[in-house]
Amino acid sequence: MAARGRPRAFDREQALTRAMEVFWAKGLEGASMTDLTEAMGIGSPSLYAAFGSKEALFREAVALYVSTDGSDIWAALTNADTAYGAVEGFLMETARLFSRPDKPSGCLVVLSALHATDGSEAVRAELIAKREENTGDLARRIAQGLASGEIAPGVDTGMLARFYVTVQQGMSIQARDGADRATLEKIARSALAAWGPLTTARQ
Amino acid sequence: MAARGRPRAFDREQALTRAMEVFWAKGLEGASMTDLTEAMGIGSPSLYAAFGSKEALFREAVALYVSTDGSDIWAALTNADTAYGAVEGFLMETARLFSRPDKPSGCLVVLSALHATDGSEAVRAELIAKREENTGDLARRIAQGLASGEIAPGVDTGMLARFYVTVQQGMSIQARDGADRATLEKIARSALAAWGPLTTARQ
DNA sequence: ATAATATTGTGTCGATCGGTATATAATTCT
DNA sequence: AGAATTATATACCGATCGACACAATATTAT
Repeated sequence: MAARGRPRAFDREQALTRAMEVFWAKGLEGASMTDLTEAMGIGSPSLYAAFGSKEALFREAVALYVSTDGSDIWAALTNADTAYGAVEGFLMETARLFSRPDKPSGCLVVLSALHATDGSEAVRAELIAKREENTGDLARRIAQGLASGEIAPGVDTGMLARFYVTVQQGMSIQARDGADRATLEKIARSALAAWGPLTTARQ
Repeated sequence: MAARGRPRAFDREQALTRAMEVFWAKGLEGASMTDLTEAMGIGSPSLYAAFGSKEALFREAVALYVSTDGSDIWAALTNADTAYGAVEGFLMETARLFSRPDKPSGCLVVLSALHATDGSEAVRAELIAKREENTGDLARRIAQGLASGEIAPGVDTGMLARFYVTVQQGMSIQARDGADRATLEKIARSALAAWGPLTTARQ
């Protein structure tokens, strides 16, 4: 059963991808409707008919980012054999993805709605929740390392996860400032140097 | 010789401080003229007469921040006896200043102009340069530790500085997300745990 | 064919953006 | 006292903001 009425003249998924890149590069408030419609190649009525509003479009853009680029970063948590390997893979994948020349640098979830302004409070809260969710995922993976004996008893796995997430968030800033992949990888290696001291004895 | 003409009815320094706090909390583009004039308690003609433009006001706000709050953070570099002490003081002061309940959380220099948009490109470049300048200051202090024998030969002091600056920039995000002083201090301690491995052997 | 449904392009809405013109008020210089 | 100078308050500028009305167009259902 095909859709009734005049068919959509643009590819919704492709237009959403373009919108995601605009939000990624300019942020939620920095991306104007003109920026979006020009990048998506459609008129504003088509945007509103297909996505509802600028804020709803942003939510879909975030969901797309999380399920694609974001997914690559956090996939390392399930692919590695050890907790250390999970953190290492997570940071190395971050270094790679934050410095691709064909995409905006840094992380959309971290950079696109940092400030508390008038109408964007709900969206900002959702992004904060997403960041906390990621921290929780990393903490659970690290806790497995504590259960398996890889990490010494008494180590605060939640704080350990928060530390590495903090480094990754700093890497978003560094990437925005122009840091290349090699530099980001060196930052990641520096953070990984703390793994031994942080996991062998109670802090 | 007193100033001719009608005297200014507001305290310029005090108004600038209010403007700094608005930019700090909302960012350069997120802070509207209405936000600024209301916080400063003046009309827009007074603002333009005293500061020239919104962008010029922002530059003065950044300069004020750097010479006050920012100065407290980087003073640790000259106050400490060792390179380690300098980094420790720098991060601990960061944890304290990023979490004061009476001020916006995180760092104005890091958070207030992250995205590359239309007219703010010049200001953004200046903030990036300021961040690099800070990284250079830290690198020079760490290099003294290498010269004094505190740090093993062959260690890349520039990368070491960049790593700790990255952690501090991540702490700006964490502070914005609601992390309290104790949490920020634990993050700082985690980063300091890497000092031994990073300074005792060539990386 | 005709009705019903849905998208598109054009034009524009009220609100807000950063920034000023103008007139009045308050001070110093002569 | 009067002229010159500077700041303030009110009102408003054109441009842009996110969002939408409307009519024309293109499709499916009957």
